[in-house]
Amino acid sequence: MYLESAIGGSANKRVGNCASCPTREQAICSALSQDVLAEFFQLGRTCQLRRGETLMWQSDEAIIVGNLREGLLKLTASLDDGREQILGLAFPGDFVGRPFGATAGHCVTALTEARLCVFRRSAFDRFASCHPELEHALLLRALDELERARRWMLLLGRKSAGERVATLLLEFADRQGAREGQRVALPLSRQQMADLLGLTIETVSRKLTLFKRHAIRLPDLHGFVVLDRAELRALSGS
Amino acid sequence: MYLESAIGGSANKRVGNCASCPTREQAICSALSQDVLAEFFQLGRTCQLRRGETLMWQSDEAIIVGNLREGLLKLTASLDDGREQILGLAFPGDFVGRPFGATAGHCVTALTEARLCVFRRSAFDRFASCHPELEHALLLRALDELERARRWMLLLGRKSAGERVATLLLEFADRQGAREGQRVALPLSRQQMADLLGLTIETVSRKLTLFKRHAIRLPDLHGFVVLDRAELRALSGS
DNA sequence: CGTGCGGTTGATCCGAGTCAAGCCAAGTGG
DNA sequence: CCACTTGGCTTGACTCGGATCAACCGCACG
Repeated sequence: MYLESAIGGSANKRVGNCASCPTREQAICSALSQDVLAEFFQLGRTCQLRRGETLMWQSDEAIIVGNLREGLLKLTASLDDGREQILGLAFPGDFVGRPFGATAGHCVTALTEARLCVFRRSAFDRFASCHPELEHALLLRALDELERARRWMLLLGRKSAGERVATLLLEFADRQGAREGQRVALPLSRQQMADLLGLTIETVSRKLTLFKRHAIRLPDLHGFVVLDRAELRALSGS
Repeated sequence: MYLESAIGGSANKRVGNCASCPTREQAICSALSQDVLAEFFQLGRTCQLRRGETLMWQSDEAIIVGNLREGLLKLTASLDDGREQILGLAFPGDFVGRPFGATAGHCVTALTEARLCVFRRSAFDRFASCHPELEHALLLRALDELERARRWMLLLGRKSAGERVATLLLEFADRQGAREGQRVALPLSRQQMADLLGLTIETVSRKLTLFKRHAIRLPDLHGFVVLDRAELRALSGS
């Protein structure tokens, strides 16, 4: 099974420190003292994923937990007949997996080359249980994720196709702190956008070309420019 | 503003102990020692809500946190034009509000008479921060809620109306551990079911009458009987 | 030079929303 | 006691947004 190879496989250099942690991981790092931090990362091994590789499956026992260091992951759930919904994205610094639980209930798959630091769940749980600073940091993240997921529920349950697409564009623009006129990277295929928004690829495409009139420009696939933020905000249904 | 009256109002008996805690609250209670528990509940005041009363609003500062002791609450988010989505329900023992955060991002409203124990957020945060057992318990709950929310995202994003309704019925049947033939209480109006499922009231009604053929019986509003669990499961799209 | 893949566009279909009427049970007031 | 209202629910007719099916475009790559 893949998970084991992920832990025991060839990419098993130990992670020494945290000097290169990007954005959100900083929170974890700064919450822990240097020694504890070193001890923590001693528990894990780095693991490389190629674009499209899956770290864990929906119905797997949750035997590993990971901290993403580079790349982009998607968390997905699917119905038997193949319909798929993206539940969230993981950016560098995010944790994936299900600490203190039997199953994760979702797949984790790499959207780009990715490097992460994986932990056996048993070891992770034990370590976390006796390091309250770490648990505190995990709690903050979990609460954040929960809020994000709930905001998305409003989108999936009540927004129209156009509003969904506009919301997604705004979210990426905001996350990258882009001003009007600047190009925003959109590291998702149309299919992935559709899976995130609960739509089909055709609908996403149509709405994008519709918005091309005023609100945005599409210089290339995988990038866009906000021309009229106010309009885009209006289109997003707040 | 209502929140203040909720804290300082007339229903301000202190909660002495936890002997009567139902189900899930037990987890919190058993995680804390007797003294700590007593100290914890000293921080809060009981607060009564009538059916339909709102404890906090979507855009409120998150100044209180509460632990539900009796009744049923809904967490909701709305769009400007009134479209509403129920993000989750809170049962006795559940926490509501947003510890360690600026805003909750959702409303909390009573669906029935409800009694809860509310805390000023600042006090709650401070107390939690120096009681790791409590934070651990909160973490477990947050992770649970997150998983529940994500499972619901699959429903909202990808399931058909019939599948949604069937899923909801099964969820209630399971939660109440009801066997085939037993009546299951459904403490939601059709409108609330619709808000939970991202549908309209008419569609919910139609699907229910459709299922009345084989899978279920509807002895009254606010209750149903599962006649054919296998069929209902099939209808739910797994 | 074909071949495949991701994306766009068009035509058509269908599921769920909308609008409107009607039903039933629980008040309410004369 | 009965006439009337009210609110939650159901049902029907119709509409429309987004899914589906299919053709096509452009580009990378063998």
